[in-house]
Amino acid sequence: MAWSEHAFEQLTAAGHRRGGAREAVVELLGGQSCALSALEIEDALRGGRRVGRASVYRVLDELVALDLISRVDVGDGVARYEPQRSHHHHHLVCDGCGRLTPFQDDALEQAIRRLADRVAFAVSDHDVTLHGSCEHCSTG
Amino acid sequence: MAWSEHAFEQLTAAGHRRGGAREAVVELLGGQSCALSALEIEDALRGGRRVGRASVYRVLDELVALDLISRVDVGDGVARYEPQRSHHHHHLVCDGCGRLTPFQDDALEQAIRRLADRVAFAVSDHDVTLHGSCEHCSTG
DNA sequence: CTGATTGCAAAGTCTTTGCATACGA
DNA sequence: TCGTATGCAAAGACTTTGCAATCAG
Repeated sequence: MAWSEHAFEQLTAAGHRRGGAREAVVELLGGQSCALSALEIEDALRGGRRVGRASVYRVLDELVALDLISRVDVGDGVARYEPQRSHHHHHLVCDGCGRLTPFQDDALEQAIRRLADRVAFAVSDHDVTLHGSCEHCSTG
Repeated sequence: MAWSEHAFEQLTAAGHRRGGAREAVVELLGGQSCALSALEIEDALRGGRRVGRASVYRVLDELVALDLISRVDVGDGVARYEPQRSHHHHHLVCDGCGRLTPFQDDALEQAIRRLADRVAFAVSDHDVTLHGSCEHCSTG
């Protein structure tokens, strides 16, 4: 099942109606492969159904609360959000141009899983961010 | 050698003078074991040599540029900074109370080192954040 | 002496809140 | 119909910038 379908179900189950802003944001996120900031979402929706900034933030909050998206913070002071899927990824951040590149690594996930079992802490989620220079910025 | 000594040397080498604000911030950071936000630093310095908010941010910028501290972003919208030491740590963040707990894990570091060698990207730094509930917040 | 450094206050971003209107069920 | 959802504008939180006074070398 597509992520956005699942999201709508969960939203309904949580007692939320399917208003225009909610629908637009969920559908946009469902079509993304990497993280978007609230402002990027607002911009992306400028063409279609125009959604107010406050609504974008409100919808994102609901989705985070229902664990349907996760918030990613790569250190540039902007919060980004992406659908929570089974095989999740992490991010390479180019400190030169700011671009995000997703990656997956099973060894890393395993190390984190083991670590999570060992700490006195109920771990529910994790983030890994690698900083550096992308090919383009290293050369230039 | 203590981190703060090293930091002062690097700052001097980079052509910076040893002004009051710079000195106060570096010494405070040198005595910390975990990350502090700019506002926490300003507060901590309220007792001794009072340092302006802008100066705190400016000093932090310089230290980040010289790679003497690293910026940590755990997803609450506040930037935190901590001395860059040889055996660095990462953070557990309690989403309930917001408290940070440092941890170290060699298997994790190794997985990241291997990954860094594999990607088309010059990796210079990395961050790992585990989210969840601390013992206190899980019970309450 | 001379330019770097500092603090204050103002300006900027990103995010949240208040409130009246519009809309979904 | 009734309460949720929405958009706008105002308020907030954190960070950066402009500028005159101060300080280090």
